[in-house]
Amino acid sequence: MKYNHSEVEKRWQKYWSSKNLFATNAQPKKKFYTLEMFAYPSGDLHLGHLKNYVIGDVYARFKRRTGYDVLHPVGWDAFGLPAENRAIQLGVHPEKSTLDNIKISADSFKLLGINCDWEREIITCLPDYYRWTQWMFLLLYKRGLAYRKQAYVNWCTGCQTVLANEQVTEGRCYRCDSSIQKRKLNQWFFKITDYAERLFTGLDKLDGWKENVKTIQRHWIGKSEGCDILFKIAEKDIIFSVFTTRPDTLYGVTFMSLAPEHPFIDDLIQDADNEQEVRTYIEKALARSDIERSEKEKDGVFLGYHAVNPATGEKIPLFVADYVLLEYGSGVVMGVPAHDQRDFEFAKKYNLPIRVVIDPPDAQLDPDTMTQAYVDPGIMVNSDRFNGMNSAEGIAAVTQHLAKTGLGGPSINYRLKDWLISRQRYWGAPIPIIYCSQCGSVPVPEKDLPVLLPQDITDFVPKGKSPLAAVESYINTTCPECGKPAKRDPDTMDTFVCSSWYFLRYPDPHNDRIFCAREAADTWLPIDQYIGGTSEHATGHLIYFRFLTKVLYDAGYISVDEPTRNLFNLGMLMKDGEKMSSSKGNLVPVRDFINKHGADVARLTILAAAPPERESEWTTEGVVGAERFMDRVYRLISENASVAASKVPSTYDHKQEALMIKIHQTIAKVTGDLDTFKFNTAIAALWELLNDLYTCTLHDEVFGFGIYTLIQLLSPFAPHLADELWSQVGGEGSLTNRTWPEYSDKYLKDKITTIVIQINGKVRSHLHIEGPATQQKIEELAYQDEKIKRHLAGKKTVKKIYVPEKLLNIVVR
RNA sequence: GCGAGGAUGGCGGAAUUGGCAGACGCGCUGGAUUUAGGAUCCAGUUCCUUACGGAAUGGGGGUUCAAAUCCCCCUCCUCGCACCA
Repeated sequence: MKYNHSEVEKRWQKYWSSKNLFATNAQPKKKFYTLEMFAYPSGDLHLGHLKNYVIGDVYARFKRRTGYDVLHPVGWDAFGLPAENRAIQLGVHPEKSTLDNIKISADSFKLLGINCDWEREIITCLPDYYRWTQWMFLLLYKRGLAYRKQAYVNWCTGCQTVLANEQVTEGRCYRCDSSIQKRKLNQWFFKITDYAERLFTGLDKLDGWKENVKTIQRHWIGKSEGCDILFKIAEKDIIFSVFTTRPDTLYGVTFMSLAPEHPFIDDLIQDADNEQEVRTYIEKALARSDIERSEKEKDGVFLGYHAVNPATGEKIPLFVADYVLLEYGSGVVMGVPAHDQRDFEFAKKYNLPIRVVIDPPDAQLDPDTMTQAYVDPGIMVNSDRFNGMNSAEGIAAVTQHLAKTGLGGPSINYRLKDWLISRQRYWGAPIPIIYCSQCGSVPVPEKDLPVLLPQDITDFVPKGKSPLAAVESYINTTCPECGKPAKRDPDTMDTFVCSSWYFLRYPDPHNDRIFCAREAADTWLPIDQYIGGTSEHATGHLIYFRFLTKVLYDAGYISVDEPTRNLFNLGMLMKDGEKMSSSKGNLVPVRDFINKHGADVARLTILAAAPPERESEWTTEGVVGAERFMDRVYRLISENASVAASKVPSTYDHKQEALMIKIHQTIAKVTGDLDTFKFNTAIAALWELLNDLYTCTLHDEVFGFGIYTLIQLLSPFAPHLADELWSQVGGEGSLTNRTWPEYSDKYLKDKITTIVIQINGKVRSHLHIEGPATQQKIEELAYQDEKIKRHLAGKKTVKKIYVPEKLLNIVVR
């Protein structure tokens, strides 16, 4: 009898949905909220997209069967550039193409047998969802965490929109790889920097996150402890604050550099002799992309002014230099050529003095012969009263001295920047702000939410301005405060805003009074297990959703200040050595594959290939293995359906003891592996049990119990096959909500213990012992062993190491 | 440059606290069954060696009775950050 996967899988999927088996219990006794990272509706999905959800499905099914009331929802991150670009390509409205795609994508989920509570499905591009995204914006606005400012921002030349810092990698757009330019624009930001410290220290609590993800986040937040120092301009009444981590080098400062974007420059150069030269330099710097700027030789232009070194009273020249970043510290750098490599190069180029103020512990530096900066800590010299201190002491002492004299003091800086959320695109949640010539920026009142995206628009093509700006009926409105004509903000929000709070909607997805009722939030939060790829999200989504959670916690809407303690990282699914993607043409379409081989085969192939956290390769060899496993299980069980027995046999033939033990060991192994996401070794254990059942000739109750157990253990991995076999052996309904099998400790230990006999650490023989044995007894047996005798001939025993029930090592000379 | 992770048979990958390296699968070899098989079942399969035995977890050193596992140095691969003052 051949297993007919399409008939069986369709039948069970229909059964599951007709019985509503994956519905969430709204009053859980023992809640478990498990969630895979938000899905992007790309239409006909390929298996690379779905690895995430297969892993999550296995885990959710296991949790269901081990006594939890599981919340396992699904939804769609439906706004955003890819969806909009596709719509433009097809010449249809993005809402239509997105909703069509969601249908197709959801079908792929269902075809794979993924268990989700579809009642709680959310779609971010629909008004009943983005209304709350806008509400989040207003909440942040009210709390002073959303603000608009004129700033130099990342502009993607391809997408024709601005991007957040997190969306730029190596100076390029994370989506289209176009190079990024700086543009000075008036844009909305979320003040995530207010939370930098809490986002940083909060990582320590996340013990269920892998250390490497936390390290990436720490690095991204970039907490840096140092000192602010005030420098006065000699010729003008202007004071700069400068951040440094090395106040111990203060006496070595011989010049200062300002970022080209620095707002003070305009004032300084007005009517200066070299105004034109400076302006040209700044223009050139702004025109360069970030990478170009970072790769070119360090240069700058003297501004014609001097600063005063607060330590020495010395006048030092002031430059504008494009290696200085406006966004870090105060956009001004004190140049210490002797002890900073960049400053060294700069000083060499412009013949600025190099003053050694830190000597290595065991040597003296000579500024005339130095070929590079000495950047390590050392002993302070040429530093007046601080001479002789080491760097650590010096840093503290100088900082303290500056604080005492009012010239500076301790300071902490973060690399993290505020989150730029405006996008000059149509397909996003509109920013709920109205500009009135009388009242200024006015938030849309909550009662007027959602601000709906206009439907009567035909031209979505980005042109550097939001397409919404051209929609008169949308952009023109009245001021909520004074009632006079006013204009809406034409931009939409970054889709990362939608996905930074979606997990808060699932506990109460249909509520139209609040994003989530307090009671539902308290019932389900936090996420007990979050699952997803992390390399692409470690510095984006995974920081944003922590930020939003903390804001909502502070505002009193939820009781948790971290979204999840447990994050499981996934490795990507590859094919032919590359990431599965349509552009590479190496994908396995879900529908085609399932038609041919079935959902369970697809699942098993993914699961058995490698541990889920590791990158894994999809191969036809893997498919062959999965398929053979399915067929073998099906054949064995359908041919022996009548002997399956659910009870642990109380008496049985002595010959069957080994099988009895194997069955219990398999339950223990698979249960433990499911708990720790080691699905590949769990499947290996099922293979072992299957092989033992095949070679077992006596089809008694133990064998029957083995068959029963195999079906049970199979159910999270291959749920269709398991339910089908369950009904064949006379089981009722689906295994979905049945209690998970238990093992007994007394059957976990093998009857016969193998003891390794080593001589000088090399394995020379084995003893097979039944029952307990003393060291003395083992030694006795070992010395009688022929092989051991041979190796011991003419040698003297020096030492014996015995590890109970494992090994005896005889050291000889 | 800095940070993180990784390297185990022909291949994917297994190996609690250091204690039989190579579970399980793929492939391959042999056998059984079959009109036939790219189906199925059974057995074998790290390498060298006729055997005894020896070698082996990227390379080199060390600790230990014993190292894939711990320590030091090096090579290569993947990922993240990259003028952060």
